Amino acid sequence: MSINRKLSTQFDTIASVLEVMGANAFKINANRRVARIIKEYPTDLAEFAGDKKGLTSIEGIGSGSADRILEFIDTGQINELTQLASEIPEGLIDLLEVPGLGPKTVRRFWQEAEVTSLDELRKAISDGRLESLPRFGTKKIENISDSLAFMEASGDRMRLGTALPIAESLIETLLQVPGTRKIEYAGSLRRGRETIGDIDLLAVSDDPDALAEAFTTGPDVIKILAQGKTKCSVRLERGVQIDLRMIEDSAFGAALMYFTGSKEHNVELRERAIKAGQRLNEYGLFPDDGGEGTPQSRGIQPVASRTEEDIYEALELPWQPPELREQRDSAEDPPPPLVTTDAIRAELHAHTNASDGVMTLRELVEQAKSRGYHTIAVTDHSKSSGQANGLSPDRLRAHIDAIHEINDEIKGIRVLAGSEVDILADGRLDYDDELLARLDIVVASPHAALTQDSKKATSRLLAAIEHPLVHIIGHPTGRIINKREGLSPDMPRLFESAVEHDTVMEINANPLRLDLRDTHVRLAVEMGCQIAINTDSHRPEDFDLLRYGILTARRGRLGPKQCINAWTARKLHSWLAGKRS
DNA sequence: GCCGTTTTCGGCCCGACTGTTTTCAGTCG
Repeated sequence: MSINRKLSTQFDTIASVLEVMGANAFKINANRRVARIIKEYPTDLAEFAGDKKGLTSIEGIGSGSADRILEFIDTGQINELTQLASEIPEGLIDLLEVPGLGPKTVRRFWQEAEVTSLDELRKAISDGRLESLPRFGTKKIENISDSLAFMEASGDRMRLGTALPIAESLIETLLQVPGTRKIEYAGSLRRGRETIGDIDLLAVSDDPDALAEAFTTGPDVIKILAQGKTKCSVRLERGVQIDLRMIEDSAFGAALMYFTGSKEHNVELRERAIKAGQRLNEYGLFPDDGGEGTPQSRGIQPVASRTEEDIYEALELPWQPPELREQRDSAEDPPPPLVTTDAIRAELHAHTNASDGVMTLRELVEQAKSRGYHTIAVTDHSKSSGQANGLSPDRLRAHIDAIHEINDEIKGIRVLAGSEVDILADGRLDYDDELLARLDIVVASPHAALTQDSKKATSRLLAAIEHPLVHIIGHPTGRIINKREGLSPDMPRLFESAVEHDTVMEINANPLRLDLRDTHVRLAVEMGCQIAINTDSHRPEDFDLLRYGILTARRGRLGPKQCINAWTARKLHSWLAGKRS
């Protein structure tokens, strides 16, 4: 396994410690940058052992960082970090994770209120210790308290985008174990929820003992929580819990259904079975003979058990896609047609290295073309997103020319000149109308002022939706899962206005965002709003994030007709142009 | 800490927002 992730964390921690200690901001930034470069570096940095020159040839990594990377490759640690870490209490770094708490505040908490951990912070809030600090009013303390509650509420579930690759990689490894016939993931992961509590795997194997052995002795396992004949449970690094259940192939469908849930969906199905004089459990759907004990233990043959489809059919119900097996969905409703990754033919929100992407314009277009798309929109950041190297009006004009040129040059795909233009706090857009009118597509997104109240957020977003030159509202709430709540506008009002003004709402497929979220999508779909599913790609591999957006869309019952990325080129281009006439 | 070259030091993004203040400090992107 690559050392990049661990190494990246080390540099991030160095930056955090320096931050709390009040070091030079540029030095802190440089360390953060190195951390990011390492995290995103495509190959294992361990390959640079002894090659300082190679390391420093990477932009952003200088002599000092190269030395520390080499030290880490050699010894597995960075001495400077060990030294730095001894200067401050360990728990302070956690405090930096609290939204709204920065290094200055954390330092003051430490030195003036003896707060050195999240627990201490909670105590300090309740015993009023913080109120005696200058410049700390009730509002501020209340905000911190809310942030803490938010962290606690969402902190122990991992994001879909973390869980799914872990599950897939583990399945791939375990399928190599001799005797293993199949493994699938179930649970909330299969339902595509935005966060996952633990990962459930179901396996069929001719040699369950060997599979269990391989599972519990995997390289990332830090604790075995359970190890039995049919179920093993382990904890991996980073607090991930994984359950492996070994079952008979003949009962695979029943087990998959049972462990996919949701609990509410299972209850509904079981009640239905009872009414029909049957019993449903994880081993199958059985005729209920009124006898004691489980039907399978008494040798009763199931009516259905091998596949999910068999069981739904036996219950006289339509098969339900896992994404729709939530409390708010009825098992009796035939599922609507749902959008699929294969249906997506256009990416309408992507960045190049003109702003904060890593792809050149050409690389972006080629990447989109290789995915079989008929359209790619180039939507770099606007000027107010200074952090993201947003384009000044002059740079945007030149960028538009470059995009038109490449559109003429590269055949087989339409390249749209666009912008991801900031929706400023008061609802104004970041470029004037004359410039916006020159663009083929305008994605308007909120990036700053993401804590403003609901009323302001609503009028802010309404202003963008109603703007005649805006096509799509990008990541409408600006939330970051487990990290930032984002805006809470009046969604029904937004969707109503979006329908009226023919403006499209985005599902940002980045698993950190998934914004709109599933519940919003469902509402938007019901209200007749058109939806875009965009990856917001900054790197070539970001195009693969599409599947998270698709899962979210499907949970919101979005079909291909209402998803503009699934439209034909003719229909899409005609709609885009229509907003300009 | 990194970079660039008008090169071995000086510059590195900075405006918007919030909560607190009464002119500003801290956080965020």
